[in-house]
Amino acid sequence: MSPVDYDPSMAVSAIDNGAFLYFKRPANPEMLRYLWQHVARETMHMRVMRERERLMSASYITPPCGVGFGDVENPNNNSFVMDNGKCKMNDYYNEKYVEKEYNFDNSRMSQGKVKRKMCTEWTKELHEKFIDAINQLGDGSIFPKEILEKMNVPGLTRMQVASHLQNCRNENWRSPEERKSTPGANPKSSGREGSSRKLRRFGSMPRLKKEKSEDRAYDHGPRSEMESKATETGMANQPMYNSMRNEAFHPHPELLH
DNA sequence: TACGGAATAT
DNA sequence: GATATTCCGT
Repeated sequence: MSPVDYDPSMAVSAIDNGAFLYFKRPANPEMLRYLWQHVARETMHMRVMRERERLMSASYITPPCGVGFGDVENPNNNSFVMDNGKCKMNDYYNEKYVEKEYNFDNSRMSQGKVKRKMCTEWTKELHEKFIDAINQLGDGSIFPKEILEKMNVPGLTRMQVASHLQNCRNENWRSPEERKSTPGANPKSSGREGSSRKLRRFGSMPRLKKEKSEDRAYDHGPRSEMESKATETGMANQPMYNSMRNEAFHPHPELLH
């Protein structure tokens, strides 16, 4: 605000509309010190609130500030400690707007906002845990819930395991180290299996939805009578069915990272 | 209702 | 591109 257009009524109006401070230029040092104190205090407050939210969300993901992770409720549960966990700033601060929770008074504070869960980074160590779990499970139990239980990682969710399992089955996952060394490489097109039919790893349930004809890389051709029957009777949901149906059900060491 | 998996969103 | 979320099936 320059000395010429300084207007007391405008100052009142500005404060009413949420301004923290209204002052005449040039600003004196006292005023500036006051301003900076306010900024510092607000910043600290925001940090505290964010940290509180982070703990409330019971996620074990390490925030950008680099605090380690552990089981909040059981500090001694250090069965697995992610030493390299991190997430992107965008993810940490990302907020998703939820329309149905939009509130009547239209103020910013009351708009329903839901945080998208912070991204888990599947480090080599975490992935090893995942693979270990799968190897322990063996016949008939390679499902996200079982894997999650075997992994015993505080804060990790079944959804996250399911998502990772999906990527691993489709060979869409590379460790962060690998990604770093060959940033452009496509995990799907990396040599080994060549033109031969790919094996699906860790078993799979029969595909239930109609699929496009060109996208049958993992399929075993048209659904057999056995498969249709299995789906009808619910047998398809029984883990054992997978080993009957899928030759790649047992994870082969060669297929593992 | 809880879960799995594919598809889709972020 | 990696991961979370949604959708739809059992």
